[in-house]
Amino acid sequence: MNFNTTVPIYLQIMDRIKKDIVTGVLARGERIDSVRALAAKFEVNINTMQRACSELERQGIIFTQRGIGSFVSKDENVVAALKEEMSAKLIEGFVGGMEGLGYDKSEIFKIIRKALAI
Amino acid sequence: MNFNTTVPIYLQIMDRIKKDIVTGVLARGERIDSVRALAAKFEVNINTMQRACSELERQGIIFTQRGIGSFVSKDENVVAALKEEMSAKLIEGFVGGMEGLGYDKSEIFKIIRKALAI
DNA sequence: ACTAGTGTTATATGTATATAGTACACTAGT
DNA sequence: ACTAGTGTACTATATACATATAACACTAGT
Repeated sequence: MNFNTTVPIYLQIMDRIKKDIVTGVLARGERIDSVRALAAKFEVNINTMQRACSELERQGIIFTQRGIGSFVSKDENVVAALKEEMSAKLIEGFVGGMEGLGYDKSEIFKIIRKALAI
Repeated sequence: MNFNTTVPIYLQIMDRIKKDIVTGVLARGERIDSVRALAAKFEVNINTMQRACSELERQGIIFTQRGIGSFVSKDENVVAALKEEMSAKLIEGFVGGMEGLGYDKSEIFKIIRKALAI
């Protein structure tokens, strides 16, 4: 995985795992790879991976059982809320950013329509 | 100015100044506030502000004259390219992010239309 | 009991960022 | 010449992040 140098790696990994949960790559209640395996997969130190996991647990997105492993939350509301929250953040960042550049809503609409080729 | 804790302050200040240039708040060739004044305005250390400025100069967006001050580039192509680059980055981040959440182009279109209330 | 595989914690090191404080180099106005 | 206001550079300190390395705590299977 390619990491952006300006944002902490553990946050980028969290984002990636959240996406996998939202898109169903990781199903509700499913066991995720061990911290050590994930650290190897993302080519990252165990401590960094551990930080990403404990932060995901703190946010209620995964839960862990010592000696056993970590699992995606079984709560479907958590997954739905996660998707909603992440898309809302993307929309706000995009619209707010474009407005900050001086585009009004109708211009933004035209630009995004062109970009999507619809 | 409120700073995001996850991204370096000097980058956020650079972004703010770029936006001011793109939107014409800072005109081509116009003199910008001194490093010390900007540091006070953004409530940031002089060294941090200096870093933002020297980086902006490195990118050709402003130029400085020792003992006199810093000025927005006079090149209109620079400003136009800056706007293009910044909006392209926003679009790519938004569309890429939404696709990463599992939305296809037509869904993204519907969502953004609703968000823009058009 | 033992072992392998889990999560978890701790110490030490290096780098990037932000700060405080000081000093230097240059320019314009007096 | 002097002074005030520019940009610029340096040292030192503190914090966050990422790494290497080691150890501890718990669980399941043998």
